[in-house]
Amino acid sequence: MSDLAARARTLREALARYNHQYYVLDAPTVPDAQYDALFRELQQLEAAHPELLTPDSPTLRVGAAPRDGFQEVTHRVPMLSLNNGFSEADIQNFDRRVREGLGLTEVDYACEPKFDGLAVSLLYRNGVLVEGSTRGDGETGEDVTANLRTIRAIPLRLPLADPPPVLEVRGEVLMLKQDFAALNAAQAARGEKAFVNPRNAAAGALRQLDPALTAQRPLSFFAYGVGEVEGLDLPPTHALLMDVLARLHFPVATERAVVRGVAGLLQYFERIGQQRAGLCYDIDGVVYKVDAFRLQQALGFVSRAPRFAIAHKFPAEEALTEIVDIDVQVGRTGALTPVARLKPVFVGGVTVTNATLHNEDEIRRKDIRIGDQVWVRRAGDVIPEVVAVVLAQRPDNARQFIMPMRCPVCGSAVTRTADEATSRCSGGLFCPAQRKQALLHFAQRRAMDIDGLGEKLVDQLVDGGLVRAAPDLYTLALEPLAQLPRMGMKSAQNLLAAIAHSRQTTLGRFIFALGIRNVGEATARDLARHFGDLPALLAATPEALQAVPDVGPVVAQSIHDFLAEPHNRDVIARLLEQGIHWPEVQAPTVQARPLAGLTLVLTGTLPHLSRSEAQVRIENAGGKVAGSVSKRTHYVVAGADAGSKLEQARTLGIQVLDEAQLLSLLNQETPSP
DNA sequence: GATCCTCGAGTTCT
DNA sequence: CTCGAGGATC
Repeated sequence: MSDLAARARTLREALARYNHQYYVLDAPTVPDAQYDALFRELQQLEAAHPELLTPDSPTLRVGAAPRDGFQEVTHRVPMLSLNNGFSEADIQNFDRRVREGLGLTEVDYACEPKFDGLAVSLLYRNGVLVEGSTRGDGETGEDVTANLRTIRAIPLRLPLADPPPVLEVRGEVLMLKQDFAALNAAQAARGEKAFVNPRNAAAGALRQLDPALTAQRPLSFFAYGVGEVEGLDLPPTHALLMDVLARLHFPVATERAVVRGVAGLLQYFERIGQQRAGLCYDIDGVVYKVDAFRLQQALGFVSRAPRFAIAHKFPAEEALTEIVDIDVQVGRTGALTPVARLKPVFVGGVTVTNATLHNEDEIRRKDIRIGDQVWVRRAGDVIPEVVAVVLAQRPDNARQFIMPMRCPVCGSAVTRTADEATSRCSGGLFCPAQRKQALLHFAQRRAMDIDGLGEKLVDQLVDGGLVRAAPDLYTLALEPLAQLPRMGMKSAQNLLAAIAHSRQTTLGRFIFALGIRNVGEATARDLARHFGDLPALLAATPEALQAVPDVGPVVAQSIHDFLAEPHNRDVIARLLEQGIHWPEVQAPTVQARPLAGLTLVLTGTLPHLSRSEAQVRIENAGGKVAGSVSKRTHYVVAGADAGSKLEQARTLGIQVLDEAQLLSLLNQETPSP
């Protein structure tokens, strides 16, 4: 190694050390000026000798070159969400389910504050931070590595002589209250707009395309767990894992604790609630996790959330405001939804002006009238909700809401069946509102994924008579499009490119995009998998449809009715004429589906297949992958370090397979008994 | 017939 | 995110 390389390395190590002392331990050991001098020396060295620049260099913290957009990142271990509890009863139920699931009388829980920030994943390969991503939908997020590198509290290199090949650390990016206040003061001094709350400020900073801008925002990070790990023995409990992360120089919440039983949980909640206002960051509750990883594994998951953890949320903030009016919105299926127009009110970190009232019955039940003073909160801290009316303050001229007899958009009759709470516009696709919603549904990301075709544009296209139904999108010409208001040549070209791009799709997305009542993303995929191609679906009788998993009489009838409608047939035919296509789905013959009707449970780490690969293969073979072992499980597939699921399989006398046996099962020609 | 779980649909704001 | 309904299971 040359002298220069050695010097660069010394500088990097010293800066990393000072950084950790300053930003994580809050105990600087050198004056700022000295830090700055070392930093500049390293910057100059790297500028003169670019080959000395490493991915863990602190100079990257001031921001790399701006980018065009963010790459997608697939999380190899999904980033799950937590179930929420609001009441003592919720927490008691949680504890009861945990105890029953484990067969224990008392359980130890690791508790920590629930940060109100953004979940991110940090991937360290051989001890160096190589990739950082947002949580996204839990399966895939965005690559924000350059932005995360600017956060001083995040180590760029693990302080280990012999780092593990892979360590994925998960945690929350947030802005400390004091930093937020200072940032807003600075914004105000410059005459710029203030941020609404620390969470939004942090979210905005993380999504900057120019990392140099992110670097100017004072972001912090706290770790709360790990994802993928290779070559590192994890301690047996969550609390000990947090200690390990702290030793690796990650900031972790100091308010964490291990408590016993539900009484301990409730005491902890009480204590943190009292400390809340004095904490240096915003929190929206606390998180409880079963402390022992062995027990966590035994409990497993229900759909997208772990059974071994719960978020105990503080009650949502409520605010008083006035119902100025009640409007009616028309949805894709013609559902008429009353929406309260509110006098703008700041609640739960944002200004709320609208709140859904769901349906007539709901309005009657809460006795909401136009002109009333009402309490408003953000349900689950997101969607505004009218909680209650202040009857004592009802003005004399308060008006009751009456569901219109005719659709406010198209004038068709409004109907309501006895068994449904919703009123519907009977206009069908004659109603512009329904046509617009159908188009938005068609274009949405999980359907045909036409980028840029949003509400405003759909309004213009439909109102301007350019588009009546989805097939018209594919015959749009550039000139008339470019003449729309607020639409230039460039945007028009982009839109046409996005539309053209959507021609290549999958059968499942296409079926979902059609907008058949009661057929969402999952059912559309099931239909695609079951029938394999479109003609088979078009020809299916209601009985044949019910053979598809999760399709019963109601859904089957919806599909049949939709496909029997000549207009819908015409739309499908025209879309195909416009060149919409998809790769052929594997023929769903009995031979190709050796696991049809079987339920398997995966446990432990398989030698070659990842868990998700194994799942995809099993599902492609017609099998189901369940989260926990029951007497309905046909096989348990066990790999290395298999946990209690394996034990349970043995107790219940369920056949256990290894990876090789699974593969031979997948390859066999006929269904297994 | 009761209960659990999953999916669909509608919704807000930035 | 939440609600409600449809489907599956016990």
